Amino acid sequence: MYSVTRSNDTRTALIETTKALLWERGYAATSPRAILERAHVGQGSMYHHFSGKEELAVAAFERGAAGVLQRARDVLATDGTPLARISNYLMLQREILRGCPVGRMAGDADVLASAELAAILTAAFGQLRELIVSVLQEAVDAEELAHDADPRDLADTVLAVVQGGYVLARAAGDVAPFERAVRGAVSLLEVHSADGAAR
Amino acid sequence: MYSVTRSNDTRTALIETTKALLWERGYAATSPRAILERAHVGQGSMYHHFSGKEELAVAAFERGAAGVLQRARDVLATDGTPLARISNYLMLQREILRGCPVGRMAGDADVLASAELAAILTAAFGQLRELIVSVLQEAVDAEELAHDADPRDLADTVLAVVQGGYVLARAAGDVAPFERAVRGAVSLLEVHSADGAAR
DNA sequence: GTCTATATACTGATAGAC
DNA sequence: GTCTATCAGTATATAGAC
Repeated sequence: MYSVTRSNDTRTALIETTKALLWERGYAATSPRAILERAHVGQGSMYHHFSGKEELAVAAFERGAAGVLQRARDVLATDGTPLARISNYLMLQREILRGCPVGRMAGDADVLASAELAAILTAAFGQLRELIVSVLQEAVDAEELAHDADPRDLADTVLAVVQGGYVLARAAGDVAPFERAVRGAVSLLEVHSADGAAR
Repeated sequence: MYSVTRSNDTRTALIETTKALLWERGYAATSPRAILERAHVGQGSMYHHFSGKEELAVAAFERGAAGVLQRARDVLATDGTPLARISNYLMLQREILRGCPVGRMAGDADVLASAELAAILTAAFGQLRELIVSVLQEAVDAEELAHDADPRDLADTVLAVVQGGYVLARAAGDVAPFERAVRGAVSLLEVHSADGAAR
């Protein structure tokens, strides 16, 4: 049983190291060699635990996406009015200049070319969307948003502001564009809110 | 003079081919070999006209960014109310699943590591931002937006919705998320607009 | 289960003939 | 100005010892 324990440690080290490198460099630009060197593991171990780079990346990306989703669930499930929870999600503390561990994968052609990696990516945003749609629907039901507001449209607007904010911040080498984009979105939702009550 | 003419043709072919590959694959994943094969040019020609991959990419990215900016200027300078022009920009016909030729570069670590490529990227979004801030300021002056709306914040919100829309669409393998995000943003600006007049 | 050695193809760049 | 030949280095994967 010692071998099993040791195996799990090596396996976990490979996955965690790959998760970090996927975030830093993306999939195509992350080489098995870079993973092995950072994890202090020999070549053979990786090919013992995984069939190759893709299978390892799948395991790592699954963990990364699960972490992002958990963080979103936590902030969207706290107390406060529905719209306040959306604002909290938008203003969530993020490592902006590092980019989104999930969203960054959408720019990598090799990710979209891998059925498994693309499926994780699609599913992650699908679940994020569902969470946000649900909170926005609550906002409409509570008359925090106008009755004709479309929660499905607005959910993608919210997600896009965050994902686009990352892009603008990295392009500028500065978090300011992200912060402005989010502040602008929150102000639009708040006006919408004030208006919603009036109608 | 024949040699000069021929040189310009080869040079242009290299730049245009690189521009296409940067859009398709990004910078890191575009190899000199791929450029040369698609442009039907030998190895030596590239190193005659350019010092290497980076210098060629700079020339190609400059052209690509100029094209995107020109397109934005065209739609933002048409007639119509300021807010209508912003809506037109948001709803502009785009090759959504291909991604934004400018924005996609922000996800490429090698682009940010190149001083020249990063400068083009930063400048392109800086100029887009100026264009949009200016139209949003017109909207405030014309009382199409509330007097306390911040054109600088909202400009980044608009840019982020577009850039994030690309990310969501590629992640879903479907243009629908882009279209929902834009529709949501337009609806928020319109409500803001209706409200602006009332205040 | 882990390691080192090796294989094959590709990367970005240079050399030098024409 | 353009070409082919070549280089040292890396990417992904396999072989086989321990």
